[in-house]
Order: sequence, then C-alpha cells, then structure tokens
Amino acid sequence: MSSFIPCLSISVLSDSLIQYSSGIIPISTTELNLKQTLLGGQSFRWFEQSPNEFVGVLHFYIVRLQYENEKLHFKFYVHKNTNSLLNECDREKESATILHKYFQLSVKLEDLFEQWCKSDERFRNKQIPTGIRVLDQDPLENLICFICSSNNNVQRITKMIKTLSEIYGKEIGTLNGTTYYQFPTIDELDQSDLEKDLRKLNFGYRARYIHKAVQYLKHTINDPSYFDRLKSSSVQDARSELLKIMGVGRKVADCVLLMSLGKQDVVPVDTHIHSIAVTYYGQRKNSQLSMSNYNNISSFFQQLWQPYAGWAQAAAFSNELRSPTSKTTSVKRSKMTNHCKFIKYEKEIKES
DNA sequence: CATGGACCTGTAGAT
DNA sequence: CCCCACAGGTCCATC
Repeated sequence: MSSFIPCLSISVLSDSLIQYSSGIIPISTTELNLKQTLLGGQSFRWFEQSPNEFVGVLHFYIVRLQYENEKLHFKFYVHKNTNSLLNECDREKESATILHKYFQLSVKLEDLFEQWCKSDERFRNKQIPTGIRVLDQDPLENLICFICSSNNNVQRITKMIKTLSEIYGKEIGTLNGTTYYQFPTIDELDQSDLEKDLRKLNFGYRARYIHKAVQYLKHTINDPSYFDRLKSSSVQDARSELLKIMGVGRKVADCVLLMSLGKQDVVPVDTHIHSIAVTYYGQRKNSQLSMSNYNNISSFFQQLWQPYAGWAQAAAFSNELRSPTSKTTSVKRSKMTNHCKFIKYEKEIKES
C-alpha cells in the first residue's frame, strides 16, 4: 500500500495533460488478475510500467491502473482542452463507471468458475488461472487489432497498433516521458494512401486488409450505429456481417463478437485453442483448422463451458500465449484429459 | 466444399 | 553470421 502513493508523486505530466480523476475499486484477485487480463492477448494497448502497474488509453483518457491489496487504484488523465462540467466527485464516479464497463465487473467471475469446474476437470484441477476477465473493448479498435493479429505475435501487434495511433490518432499528452494517442476514428483512417502508408510502416499484407476494411465501413456501410446494430443482432447474423469485411475471417470475427459486441458465449478458435483441444480434449492430431474443424472445436467448448464460454476460453488461453522474446514456453502440458468427452461429443454431432 | 499456398515482418534459435 | 521457422489467419485458386 505504500508503493502506490510514492509512485504517483513522481509522475511527470506534459503541459497539455491534466489529471482528471483518481479512485479505488475494491476487487479480489480471484475476480481480477490485472496483468493476465490486460496483457494476455485480448488487448494490445496496455503497457506495464512496473509490476502491477499499467498505463493505457481508453476513449480520450490516459488510464493508469495499479493493483494492490485487493484494490484496483485508478487515475485518469485528459488533454487540458477536454472540458468537463463535472466536479471532482462526479469525475471519479464517471471514471469508475468506465472501468466497471470495460472490465465488465457486473459479471461475477467466481460464480462462472464454479460452473466451469463442474463440467471441466481442468478447471477443477486448478490448471486454469482465476481472475481473467474478458474486456469490453471498442469495436473498431478491436477489429483493426485482430486484423493485425493474423500470422503475427503480440509484441509486433502491439507495436503496430501503437504506430497506427501515433500516426492517425489525436494526441492526448505525455505522461512520464511517453506520449499517448487516442485510437484513430474511422474518419481519421479514411485516407486514400492508407495502404501504401501502412506498408511503409511495415504492416505487411495487413495494410491492404485495413485499408479495405476502413473503405468498406466508411463508404459501403456508412452507418455510425453499425456496431450497435451488430450488438443487438444474433451471433450468426452479426458474424456473417463481419465476415464481409476484408481481412476478417472466422477467427477475427469471433474475437470481435466476444470482445467488443458482448457475445459472451462465442469461443474463438486459434492455433492455441486448437492445440489445447488436441492436447487436453482429444481432438484428432494433425487435423488442420478447416472450417468444419473450427465449428466442431468451437461448439464443443461452447457446450462444455456454458455459460460465458468465451470467458472460459480467455482463461484457458492465457497460459498458452508466449511472445517470441520470452524464453519460457507455455505451461507444461500434463496428460490428456477429457479425451473421452470430445470423442463422445463428436459422435453426438454425427448422429444428430 | 475442402485443401494448399502465398502473404509481410521481426526475431529467437539452430547451423 | 546466415538461415529458417513461426507468430492468436485470411484470401484465392484449384480440385
């Protein structure tokens, strides 16, 4: 409890930046594992300043979070020209509300865990960490991030998104020597040379995807409430809409559905979840991730982990991720469990 | 339909 | 030091 205050006293703000609010949200470690949640591969906009301290950008705020003694400390910063009519107390409440929504704190993770333990022995045997929450992220930002994620690693994705924000997003201010930028809006990204420019910035073939996606959303869809519409659509309808976007395949679509459109039961299947299915749940080896295969694995986990299967996926996934810089590979895989379950499930699928 | 390549870039690890 | 495989996939062309 002593380390937080001194830490804050040394923060240096640029002239353009002002502290907007600060406060505390009490929350247990079983409900929130801050590091795994922020850096576990669902968001690419958070940076670890020191152990248990993170800085990122939410809307037009720079947000600083620190977890200590069962409490989430927060501080919000804004550009000085962002005028707010709220008094200090209301700003704190507003900030807490933003975090409450972002971390989806009305979802009780401990209760979900209890449910998952009943159906999955890997949860029961404590092979899955607690406190990993699915973040409710901005749809456009999430979409672009996961378009960038294809055939890529977290380190590089994070760098690309940082670059994208610096080039196209509005500057917020400089905190402790680092300048932070808002994620660009669709209008800010709507530039004729976007692909060419992104290629220069080493986005690779994803430059074309992003350019096409922006063109499509801005000029073909041209609807500010597009993502809101998808939120209130069924999973199937929303997914088939997302699949129309260049660079968005089934996996990216499912990530957007889960992480920014509130579809809590969707289980995105990537190489890691695929290999988890092979290692622990008896999926056939050497099977490539074909469409029917994807459907099988996704709906298997959906059944196994309901409700909020996507949240269980995030927890199960968190151990598997590794950046190319880290030597430590994922957790050692113990013996295969649940083998029979998957075989049985496959049979049931065939019969139905 | 299902399957196999190509696709950008950066880097850890082996040769 | 050079080479190569691989990192939260998707698109496109052929069976």
